[in-house]
Amino acid sequence: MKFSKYFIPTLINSPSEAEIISHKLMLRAGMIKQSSAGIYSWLPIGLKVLKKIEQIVREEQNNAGAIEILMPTIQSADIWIKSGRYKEYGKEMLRIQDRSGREMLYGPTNEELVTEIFQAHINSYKDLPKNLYHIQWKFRDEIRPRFGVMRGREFLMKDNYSFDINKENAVISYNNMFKAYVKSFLRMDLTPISLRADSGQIGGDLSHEFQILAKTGESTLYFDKELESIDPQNIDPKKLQNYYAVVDEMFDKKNCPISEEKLKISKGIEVGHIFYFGTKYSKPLNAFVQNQNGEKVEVHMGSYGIGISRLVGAIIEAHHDEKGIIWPESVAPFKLSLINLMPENDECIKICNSLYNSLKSNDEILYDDRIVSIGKKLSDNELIGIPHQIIIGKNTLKDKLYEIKNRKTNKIIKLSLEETMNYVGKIF
RNA sequence: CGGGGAGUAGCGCAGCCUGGUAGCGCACCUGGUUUGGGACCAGGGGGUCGAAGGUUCGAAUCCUUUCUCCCCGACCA
Repeated sequence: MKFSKYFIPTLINSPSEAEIISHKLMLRAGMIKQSSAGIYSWLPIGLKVLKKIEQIVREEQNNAGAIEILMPTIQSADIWIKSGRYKEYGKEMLRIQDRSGREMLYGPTNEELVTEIFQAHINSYKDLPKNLYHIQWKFRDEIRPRFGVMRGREFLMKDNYSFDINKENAVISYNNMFKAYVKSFLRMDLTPISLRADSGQIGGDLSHEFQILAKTGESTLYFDKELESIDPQNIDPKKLQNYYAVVDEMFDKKNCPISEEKLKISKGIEVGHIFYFGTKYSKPLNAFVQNQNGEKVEVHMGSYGIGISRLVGAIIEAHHDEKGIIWPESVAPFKLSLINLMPENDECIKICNSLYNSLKSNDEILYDDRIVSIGKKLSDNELIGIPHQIIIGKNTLKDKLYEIKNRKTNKIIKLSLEETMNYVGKIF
């Protein structure tokens, strides 16, 4: 993609609406535009990152055997009245009426809808277990939206719902998702810490929340150091669940079960939450199956959420420096940027064009061909945070070597054309 | 919802106290000079001063109402 033809409206000053670092950087890097409190438009590179996160989550859901569907954003109030949550949910739920005065709502979550789908089509224990997920926009009319996309009112969430014949099997589904969650976050270069949690409004008796470590996180976590070094090849949910990990309100120095050397204190941001809640929704919404004896039994359910749009902010909180964002490769809007420092020099143009033409087919390269000052160009690229940069300028004209800079380490290496192509091949 | 703050050009801000018809930096446009760290010179365009009402000869400025946004708290992916 040629920068000059694209749309990345970077800013020097961050708008006064932003307070925290990820919000400021997202505005400055031209990723989002606020529409109203807690509601955002996603501009091109913001959208690209959002889609990449979504895709990682999707792949790990599919790997874990979950099946993708898509439920609507607008729901009828009926099923919420049935489940009893229409009253319970309060002002957080955005309630609307259609033209004939029917009560509708913008879905804050989907337990009722998915249960309805399930009960309409699944009747036998032979069809279990089932695990359905979707990635859809939700709306919760938060008392106070804040922190940019980290706590928006409209937000993109992956939520899924497991259905099992009994509690024992439901716990297997639960642990299976637990594992998928850890894997998903590790793929985004995040350090997930799983904590036993309250199940809150969703209800139920088994629940974990997933926080990722970030210096600027909202909550303070106390946990066993070993949680920081999970081997992605070898994730054992039960083992991970046994490590000590609590939020600060729960921490009690006297009764802490692990030694001080093992204990680590760090800030975290919640990005996922999983629940087992048994028959809480299957009962009122008639989600039964017949078991082997021909008896009707209520299915045992779990639900699992990941805040996709929140993760965009959370990843920035975990990966940035004073110059801007440092994207992990797996979610970067582009993996490589080709920076022409002399965009009006024929020879430089020739070198860049030839490199760009041989690489542009994969959509992971941003070619900064803009005619702007060198300082502006370099600082914009740092702000946007693309992990690898090839910098072409007068040095290249002199020695025919290509400078490759790593955004994270700031290290620059000089390579021949052949070595450069080799290097780039490995990135893609 | 309780407490605090802010709305003046695309962004960041000054002007308001003490009323006289709007200014600065960046960005933008034109021309020129520059070219390895957010360039320089010259010229230029852009504002219902959040909205409504009131006071006044005259309101960005004073008064009233209202809308929006931000921060702290309870809530949450």
